Amino acid sequence: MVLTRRTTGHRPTLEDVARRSGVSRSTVSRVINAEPRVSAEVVDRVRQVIVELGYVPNQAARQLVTHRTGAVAVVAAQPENRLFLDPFFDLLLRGIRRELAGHGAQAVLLFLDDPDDYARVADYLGGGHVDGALLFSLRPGDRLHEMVDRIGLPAVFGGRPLLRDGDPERGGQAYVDGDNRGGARQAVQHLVSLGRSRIATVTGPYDQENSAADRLAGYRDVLPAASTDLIERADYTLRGGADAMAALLRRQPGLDAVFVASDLMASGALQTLRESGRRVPEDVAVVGFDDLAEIAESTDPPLTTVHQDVEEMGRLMARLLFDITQNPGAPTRSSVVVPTRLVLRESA
Amino acid sequence: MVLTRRTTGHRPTLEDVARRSGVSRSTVSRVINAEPRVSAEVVDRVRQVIVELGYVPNQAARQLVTHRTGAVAVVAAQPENRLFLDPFFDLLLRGIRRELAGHGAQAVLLFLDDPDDYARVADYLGGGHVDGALLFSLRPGDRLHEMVDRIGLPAVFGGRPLLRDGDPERGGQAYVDGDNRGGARQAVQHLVSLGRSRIATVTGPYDQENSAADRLAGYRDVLPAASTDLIERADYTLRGGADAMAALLRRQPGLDAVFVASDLMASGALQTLRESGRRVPEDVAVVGFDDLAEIAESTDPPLTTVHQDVEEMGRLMARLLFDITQNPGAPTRSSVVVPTRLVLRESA
DNA sequence: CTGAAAGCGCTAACAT
DNA sequence: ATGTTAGCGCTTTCAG
Repeated sequence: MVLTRRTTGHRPTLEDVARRSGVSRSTVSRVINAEPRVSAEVVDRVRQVIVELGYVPNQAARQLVTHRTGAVAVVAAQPENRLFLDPFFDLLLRGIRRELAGHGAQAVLLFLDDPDDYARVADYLGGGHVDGALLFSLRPGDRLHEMVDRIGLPAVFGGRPLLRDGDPERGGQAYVDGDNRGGARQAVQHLVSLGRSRIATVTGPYDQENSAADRLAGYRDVLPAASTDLIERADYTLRGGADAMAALLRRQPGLDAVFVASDLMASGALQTLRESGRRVPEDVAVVGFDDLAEIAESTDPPLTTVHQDVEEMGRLMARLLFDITQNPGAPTRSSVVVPTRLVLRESA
Repeated sequence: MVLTRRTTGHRPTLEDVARRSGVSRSTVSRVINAEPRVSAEVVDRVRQVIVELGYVPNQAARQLVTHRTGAVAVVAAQPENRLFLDPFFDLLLRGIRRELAGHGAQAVLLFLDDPDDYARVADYLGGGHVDGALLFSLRPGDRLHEMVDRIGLPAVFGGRPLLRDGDPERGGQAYVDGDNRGGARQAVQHLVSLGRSRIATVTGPYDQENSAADRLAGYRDVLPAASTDLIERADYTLRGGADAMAALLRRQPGLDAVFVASDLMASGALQTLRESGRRVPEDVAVVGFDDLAEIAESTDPPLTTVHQDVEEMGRLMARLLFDITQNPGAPTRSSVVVPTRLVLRESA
């Protein structure tokens, strides 16, 4: 067996390239970094030697002096094993990767799973492996916030951080979020405009997630006098949506519309409504939230829902991060809220 | 607004810690690296100063001399946007992360999406950001193989690389794979032992993926004389499985068993069988492959299928990588094949 | 058990 | 347009 280990001996350095091309290290460095004032002739010669030697710049050495890495961390606190199977996250990530790639930066994903992971990730983030971080913390008061704060790494959060009593105000922390409250308002207003009068809502875990809290707030904006009988909390799962719908029906058999705070839950709610013999939208109009194609287009009937441009949110996070790293002094334009729009299908 | 920028001024260095503790840089370095011969007293003092100053070692500087980063890349060529939603990959990744974490290494994920990504990822991998890489290339003859070969980075592949005509033999490339062929054999033998005589198979895209080719080979091992009428190729999707089953039924209405090369496809096949009025397993016995809990446990009837310990495969990949990095000279124990076992439920 | 000195591979003024 | 000179922040002999 032929061993074609390239690792043999020592990897060529700038010095080697310089010697072999008959120029100085600085010149080679200039060629590598595509600096303008180098004669075309020299550029060619050096380039050729680089190929001959299979030279690859040592990033550690470069980082040490430039303080730049060309990499951006995307950190996801991943409770249980969810999230990774989440189409929302998939889309968001695509947006992030695309925008980052446009800037020539490499996205590197880190997951926070076990409690022990926090220390290692903190070391990684603090160790200068990346120029900044895009963070998703799903738990309120997650250590993640405190962590990047302490490390002093430029960072942008996905989703407005949910503060709990006693948490310090995170003055400077930038985030990108969808317009959950405005979107919920659109949804409920649409139901009102349809002439519905007994409009219920299935909410997400509003004590745990801002998105859920904001969507409920949007409902209340439009229906400040709604009875608590019309509000049922669930957990953003299919099953939860189905059960919540059943509970609402029990309490308020006469309801004629429901705003369900996620498509997945709406899909469950639709099932319950069908089983209860109600027609959608004739008897009960249903509006969801998220507009995940996989779900909203294939429910029966197809779901009217609030659309968020998730890929764009990803891009924005990346863009915001670059803004921050590029002028570190400037007053942090910290929050970006991405508008939503109602997509009409057949459920309302 | 109070700006609590930690980034102010310069980050403390080893030098700063040394001065403030009244010892030399070397000593501080020893404390940080937990080297034995340092007096307990000094250790305490230095540790305290480290905390006071909020000192974090600069990894670039460290890497420059040690040639180690403590990070391992997990690279996934992600055709379309699949894979990210794949429970198989999710499990594999968990195994990888756990094993890596056990060695104190940080897993960083990189995705290959656009064609442009290859160059950037190659730079990243070659730039010394990581100590090694675990790679998943889903396309035959993917550039990924050639890439790591050239870079000379320790690497382990997930899944046996599929060589195409003209591809060079990848002598030294390590990989971890499930025992696709053996698993398929178990599945088909089980059907035979049930007394079934007209056993068909729905295969994966065997010209594109080794797993599919191997599973078909396993079927042929047991039934070398099977008519090609009993073999129908599909694409590992639900729809594909359903359609393939329909085609088989058309050609061989009397078949009494089918080995379907993935659970997802089997789920589709089950649907087709039901629609055709056949009972499972009475009329047609069905065996799947993968044993993905989400699918296999919730089909009707629950699926008898070939189980792979996917998380373990992930761990093995990581372990194999450490073997390689730890003695770079040794003859590469390059392949590990993880055994499978048949899980009996109700479909066969 | 601790310190002094050298150097990892690169970039960035500063000269020329 | 190119070369010279200093470091970047750390580890690692080698002395003591």
